Amino acid sequence: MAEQTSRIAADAARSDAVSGWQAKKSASTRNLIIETAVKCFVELGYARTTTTAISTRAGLSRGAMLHHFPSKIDIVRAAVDHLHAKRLRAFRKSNSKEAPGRDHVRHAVENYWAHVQHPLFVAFFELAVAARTDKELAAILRPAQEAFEREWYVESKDLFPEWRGKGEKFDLAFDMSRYMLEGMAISFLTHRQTERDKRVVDYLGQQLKELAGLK
Amino acid sequence: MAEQTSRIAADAARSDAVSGWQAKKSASTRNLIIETAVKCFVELGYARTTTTAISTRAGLSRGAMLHHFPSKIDIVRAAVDHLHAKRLRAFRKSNSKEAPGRDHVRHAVENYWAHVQHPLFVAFFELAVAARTDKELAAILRPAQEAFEREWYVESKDLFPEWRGKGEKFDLAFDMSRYMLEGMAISFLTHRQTERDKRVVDYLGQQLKELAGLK
DNA sequence: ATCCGGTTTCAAGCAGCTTTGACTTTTTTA
DNA sequence: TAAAAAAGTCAAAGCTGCTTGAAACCGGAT
Repeated sequence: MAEQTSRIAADAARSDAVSGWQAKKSASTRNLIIETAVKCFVELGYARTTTTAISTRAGLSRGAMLHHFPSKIDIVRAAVDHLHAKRLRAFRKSNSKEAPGRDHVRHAVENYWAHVQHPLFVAFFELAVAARTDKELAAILRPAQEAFEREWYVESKDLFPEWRGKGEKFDLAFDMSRYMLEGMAISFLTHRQTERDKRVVDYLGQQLKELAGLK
Repeated sequence: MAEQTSRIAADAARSDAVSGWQAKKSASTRNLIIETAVKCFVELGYARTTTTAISTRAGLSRGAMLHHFPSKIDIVRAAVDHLHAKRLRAFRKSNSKEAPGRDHVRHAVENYWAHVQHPLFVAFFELAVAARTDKELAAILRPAQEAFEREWYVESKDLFPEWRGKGEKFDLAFDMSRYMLEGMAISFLTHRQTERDKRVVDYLGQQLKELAGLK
């Protein structure tokens, strides 16, 4: 964990402190590799994401890529950090765009519904599934995953003053929404979406409103 | 020990049709291979399930196994059929055990909740995720998946006379339950279950009751 | 300003390993 | 003895990580 944060800091320093030389290009290439890796997770799945596939799609030779990331696991580590940061940023951005007069709850549901259909979520999901049977990956992914969920939960709570003081009800609403939307999204990864499914999202919104009203 | 139980299951299957000692033994070995493959999907994930892993765990040589299934894809095909049949059988069995006086809806929720936590579901889930980025697997899995869902939906509908005549409400209840329970189960594959999560299942039960009452 | 030593970026190839599918040989059964 | 089942052997292909080598680039000295 401490190792993770220091790595994030190092990356940030590398891309921010453009002082002087061509570290700019290096940072840019690193970024290209990481984003290509994420794309591969989405398009090929975790298992089929080989170093060869990444380097080819990034337009680099394998040797060049392995100069920036000595081994495959280093790419995965970087990709996990990248995903974590990007998901969190997307979550905060969507919250900041909140219109004052609009329905808080509905807005949050639609946001998360949009998020779980986004490639960012698909990539994270691929990693999560692979991590179930891959201890090394799990050791990398779990901290990031837990950090995201912790921050997501805390910030969501702050976002809804109307739920304050009824922690248990909030937890219920939070968990229910999460599981339902995730379940739907995952189902749609293999499956086609139908007219019926839209009613489920609507119904979830109604239920949440009702829960908010309950003392 | 695991080998013993699979042999028992194989013995049950071999009583079907075939005559002749060799054919029986062959069928038994086929069954052993299929069930071992399913176990591998659960324990190793689809990607790491190699023919070597299956044959080793089944206690056979690779050559012997490839005598029964000429190639890997043949094993996968057989495993998918096996899973499909077994899931459907489990679903019907749990329904037949229904106590006449008890709460239908509650019972169904608990049944599906138990199902999605069962290795059978994990195996199918592994395949479904892999199929997203594996066309060949998808071509095998999709028909079985769709058949299961169709039969599951139809039989569930028959199971609840009290919902008859309000198809839309039934669909809503069905979809909501499904996505929520699946979402939770999938979440728990990586995640630990907490006290909070139990309340979600309870709440789902309540909501369904309320939906049943609505005209 | 120009050239040099050292560093960084990128390319290519090699050795080792795993997996797969085909082939050959041995054992078992009818 | 002939057919089926099981075991063992083999080459090809793919992936990983390492090493070698070239090209671009920096700082500094002449």
